[in-house]
This record gives sequence, structure tokens and C-alpha cells, in this order.
Amino acid sequence: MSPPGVPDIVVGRLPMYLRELTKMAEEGKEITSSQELGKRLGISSTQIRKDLSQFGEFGKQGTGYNINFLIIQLQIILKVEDVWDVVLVGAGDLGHAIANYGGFSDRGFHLSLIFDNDPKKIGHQVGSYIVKDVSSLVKDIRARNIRVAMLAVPTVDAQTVTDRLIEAGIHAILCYSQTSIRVPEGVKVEYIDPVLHLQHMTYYLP
Amino acid sequence: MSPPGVPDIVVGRLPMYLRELTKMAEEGKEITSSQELGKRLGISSTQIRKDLSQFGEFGKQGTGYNINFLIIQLQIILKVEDVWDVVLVGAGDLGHAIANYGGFSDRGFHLSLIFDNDPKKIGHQVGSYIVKDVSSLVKDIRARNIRVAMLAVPTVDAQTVTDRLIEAGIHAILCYSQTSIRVPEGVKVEYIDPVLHLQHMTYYLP
DNA sequence: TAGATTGTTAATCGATTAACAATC
DNA sequence: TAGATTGTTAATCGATTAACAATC
Repeated sequence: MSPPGVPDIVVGRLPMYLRELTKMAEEGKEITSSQELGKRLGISSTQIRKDLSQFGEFGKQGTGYNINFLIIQLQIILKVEDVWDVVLVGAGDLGHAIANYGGFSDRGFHLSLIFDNDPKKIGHQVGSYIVKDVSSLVKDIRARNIRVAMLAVPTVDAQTVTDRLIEAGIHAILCYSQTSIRVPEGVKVEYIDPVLHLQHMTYYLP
Repeated sequence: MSPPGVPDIVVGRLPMYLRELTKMAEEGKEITSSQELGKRLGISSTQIRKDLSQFGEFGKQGTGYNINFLIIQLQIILKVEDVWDVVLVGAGDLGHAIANYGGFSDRGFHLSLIFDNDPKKIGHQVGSYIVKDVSSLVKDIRARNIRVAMLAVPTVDAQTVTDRLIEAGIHAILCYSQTSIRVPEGVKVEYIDPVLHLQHMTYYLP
């Protein structure tokens, strides 16, 4: 289900396709074309067909794509047809925002545990979760066999916590801390830094 | 200061260079080379030299780059040598997290105003700000001549608020709402959607 | 059938890298 | 000077697009 030769840049577009198709389905549409989808995403129809063809033949000539079918196929390709348990480290403001974010569950993720190292936060409720002591992080993650983590701790703690996450068996980290973290081969990391986006845009402002 | 022909992909890397160089400066380093910087960023030294050469000659053969000088040059290129006032719309959990985020001011941005449409929030404090009524958004933004906005409102309100921001003269929007927004030519938009990153990573998980 | 759209090949375009003269 | 590193050119690599046969 994961052809090894697929360019990463193609894989990175699939979640966008999935999101837009889901929106179409919510609008009540049943069929779409590469042209229509491309227009909505600001991408060429050829690119969409080429990307999808890396994984199989999902459309019908003359007709286009069945939206619900394509959604399911993309979910399988991206491995989000089931739900991943996710752990969050950091129960500060950003942690609160993540914990209360309602948009995970229907897109393949379920926030399962929240950790912090602050005694004032441990044992208290954040969203519908009780914040756990980071000292039991390795044990708890292993016990539940969790593979995906979100990191929302102060910059200075980012690497230390990362090392613990790796020890616990985490294989994918979404890092909100504004520093790059070192991980072993085979562990995926993606970063979210709003300032990088802002600076990218100000370049173009007069 | 903005050569028109510079590829957007190059512009997008400059903020990363700037962030890493700032980190080096904080570590007390004064000189670096394209090789060292590339190693820290996981990018080839050639690419860094090529990218920088689009804007001028900032290094010295045999020596490398003066870190503080290069930081200043990049700040000028990205137009963050001064500070941009930024407006935030949405005082929910994510809005709180953004309002309390300390990382803007030394990187070219200053959160200036926060708006919401919820009477329970208007007039109350979020971080060090008083939440204002979104009904005065256009007037307030115009009065301060603000160009940059962050959007952290529910999906259903995203387009309506966007239209107001455009009306108020906003030219760059960082959109946290998980939907694409329509803007006129010349207005820049960037998106932050954590689920897109998570789904990109799960593709590679076993 | 006629019209539409896919999947795919070949051509184009653009980005990255290798190599090196210039020079600090 | 000798060693190091830049800025840049030319070569390579990869991604996007144009075009079209296949076919629903």
C-alpha cells in the first residue's frame, strides 16, 4: 500500500486532497473531476491525476472520481482509515489549545494522553484530560503502544523530552517548539513555526 | 531590496536561515560557513550559497559569513528589520495560545489587537490584551494601518472575517482555520493545519 | 454515439548539485 | 603563501505540464 518510490512531495499533497474531498462530501457532492478538485486547490488537474496514479487507478474515464471512494482510498494510503492514539507533551497555553481542538478525531487521530512536568498542572484537568506527570511518560506510552506525539514544551526542554519519546517508542513527532530536534533514523519529525510563515509573507509586502 | 525573479521556494528558506543564524549568535558564534549552516539545517552548502547569491554577496572567500551581518541582511530582505503590528481574530483556546506566545517580538512581529464576536469575551483580558468587538475591526485596523493578520476563528466564520480583513487593508493572513479562504490578487495567505502534518507522517509509519 | 475525462508518455520547465576560478 | 570558502557556471536531477490514446 506504500510504493517505495513515491516522491515525498507527492505524499505531502495527499492530505490536502483528502481534506478538500471531505469538504466536497460534506457539501453533498458525490462525483468530482481532477479539473474541479484542482481548481479548488489551486493545482493543475494533470498534477492531481499524476499524483493519484502513483497509487492506483481510482477514476473512470469520462466520469471522474467517486468522492467517497477516493476519500477511502486516500485514507488507506495515508494510513488514517483507523485512528492513531496521540500523546501531547506540554500543558501550557498551546497544549490547552491542542487539547481542546475538535478537529482531530474525524481525521485519523485521537488525543490519548497529556503530560507536563509542572506540579501545578499535574493532576489537573485540561479539556477532558487529566495532566499526567512526565516522569511516567515512557511507561505510559509503552503500555498503550502509542507511536505519534505532539510536542508543545518550552524550547529548552524540547530535546530532553524528545529523547524520552524516542525511548518510549514514538515514531512521529509534530514539533511546535521553535527549535529543530535530533531523532534517530526512521523517526519522522515535522515542525510548526508560525513566525516562519509570517516572515515568508512579509517579504512580499510593500 | 526584492529582486522580482527570486523563486518563492528560495524566499521560503530564508526564514529558516535567519532562525538558525540567530540561534548561532545566541550561542556566541560570530562566523559561520555555508557548510556549517547547511549541516545544522540538513541542507547542502551549495544551496545556501546559491540562495543567498540571489540577493547579494554577503560572505568572504576563505572565511565565510559574519553571523550578525548576515542576520541583519536577511532581516532587511524579509522586511523584518522593523516590527510589524499584527492583529489576531479569535480569542478561543488557540487565540489564547497565540496571545501568550512570547516568540513574536524579537522576530519582527508585535501582536497589537485581538478581536472576537463573543460578548462573553469582548472586554475581557487575554494575555495582556483586552478583547475588542469584531464589529469595530475595520475601523481599528485602518486607524493603525495594520497589514498582517492571524486568523483563529471557527471554520464557518473564516471567510466572513477574511472579507472584513481585506476591507480593512490587511495584505497578509496566517490562517489557522482548517479551510482555504478566498482573497484578492496581491494578498498573501499561508495556512497552518496540524492534521496535514500528522497525515503526512503516518504515511511512513509501519 | 458523442462528449468527457482518465492514466500515461514525452517534452518542458525549474531546482539542485557538482565543479571550479576567484580571492580572502 | 597555503588553505579555505565564496559566488557562479554548467551539468544533473526531478517535478510539472502538455498532449493524447484509451475508454467510460
